[in-house]
Amino acid sequence: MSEAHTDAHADGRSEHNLRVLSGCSLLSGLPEPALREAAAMARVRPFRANEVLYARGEVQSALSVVGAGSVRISSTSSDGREIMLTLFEPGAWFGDTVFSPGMPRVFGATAHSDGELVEVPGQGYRDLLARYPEAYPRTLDMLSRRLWSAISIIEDNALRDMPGRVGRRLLFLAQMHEPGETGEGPVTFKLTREHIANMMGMTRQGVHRVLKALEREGLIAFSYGRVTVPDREALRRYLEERPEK
Amino acid sequence: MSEAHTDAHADGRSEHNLRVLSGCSLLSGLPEPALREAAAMARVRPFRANEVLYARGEVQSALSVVGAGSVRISSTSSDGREIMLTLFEPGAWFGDTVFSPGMPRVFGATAHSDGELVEVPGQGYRDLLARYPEAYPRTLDMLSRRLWSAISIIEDNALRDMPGRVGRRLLFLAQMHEPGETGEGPVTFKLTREHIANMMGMTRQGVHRVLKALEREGLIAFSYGRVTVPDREALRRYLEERPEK
DNA sequence: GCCAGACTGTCAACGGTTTGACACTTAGCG
DNA sequence: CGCTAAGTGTCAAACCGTTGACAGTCTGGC
Repeated sequence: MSEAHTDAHADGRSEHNLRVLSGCSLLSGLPEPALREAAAMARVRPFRANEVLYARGEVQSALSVVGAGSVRISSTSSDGREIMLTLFEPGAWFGDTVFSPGMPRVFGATAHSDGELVEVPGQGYRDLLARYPEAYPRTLDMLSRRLWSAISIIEDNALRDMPGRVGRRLLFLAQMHEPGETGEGPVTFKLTREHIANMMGMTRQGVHRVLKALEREGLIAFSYGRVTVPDREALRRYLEERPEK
Repeated sequence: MSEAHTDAHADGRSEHNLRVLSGCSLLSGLPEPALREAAAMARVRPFRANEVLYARGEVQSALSVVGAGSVRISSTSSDGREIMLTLFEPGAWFGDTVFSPGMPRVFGATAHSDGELVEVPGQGYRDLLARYPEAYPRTLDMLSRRLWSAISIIEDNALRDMPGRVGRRLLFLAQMHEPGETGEGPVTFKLTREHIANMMGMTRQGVHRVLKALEREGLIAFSYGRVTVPDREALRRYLEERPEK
């Protein structure tokens, strides 16, 4: 049923791609027919947890949309430490270089769980945009918002202490997790202390102490390999009130 | 000669705008006639050092290009501390919200010296792009590169110690300073220890110690209100060799 | 249902950064 | 030309996060 390598199933595959692609905020500015074209040229790439999807330095470009599972975007330092930048869930898009053709990939992508990518070839995507220029404004908007997010993390690093930074980053991930939702309801991340440590530039032990402190305030809960934000709004309010470093 | 408020001088003013705008990497993708249109609708806004150009929260949008002088982009924390994000020199562009119309400004802009801005109205700029869609790819490329820069700063924060972060940030500013150049020759920034401290989330005293250490290695020089990188390549090489935290 | 490996909690010692305080230097303005 | 405000160098004490080490816990796969 899911093994679609024969032409007979091409339509079903394309239908599946279309579903995934239209759930992606970057592409939802494209009109129906353009989305269909994108779906037709897209390829599904299933992955297993911890599989390396892209390595820094590759030159070939593609726009990747997470169809299922989650993906870590990371960068490996010269001494081998993997530093995690963010975690992408279904509907998120990545592929730094689709907009800067020829540039080698700056970040790596690793499967955080089993799942699949739907990938639109870079050149194909760029051609599509050129033929449907009405999609450009939304594309610029999305890129611009992502830039704003990144800068806001830099800001946090500069003016918040560790609990503040960790809290804000969790909040940020929660926001990406369900961008459409109003922000109600608990969110759980499958992140180990070490993942968080690598994301924040801290140590496993440091993260433990910080999480413990936030737990004491009733703002988060955590267990083996998991961190939960029960009430995003409460966490947001708490962090608002302690911006000092 | 420079007082151009009469219609007789409108051409000269437009000519001046054109010169500034065509020196801006974001706009250089636009064809000649489009640039002329942009120049015609642009307004010159002279500023004095420390004047507030834009405050966080304003909704009106414009694309600002630095024509002369320099501009600090910053964000003020709720307890009043101004945290500096970056420093823009002539040719640089900013105005977070041109690509996300209706969104209030996320960052503030303050004059770092005397100078002037050339400002293209947001709606006018967006209309122009729509009429010259061939400029979109370069626009996306520029935004994408700026996003990459921001992420690379986040990366530095996570895996470098204070000397590493400060060095890298200076290098980054130097790169923006003369993006066209090969990177040869010394660069001097008019930044106080306190500016740098606010940029890095450190204290004035901490910055002093770090600068002193870098100076001992012969990588930078500094005096009253100034920091100089005599040899960017040497600094880059040095930082490459000590990525550890 | 069990076991290996991944993940975790905790501790003391260490080190780098901030805090707070004070005297000194510089640039720029009248 | 001098005065003032802004910027600077320096120090000790307190603080906070890291380092390094070890024992305990959880989980997924056979």
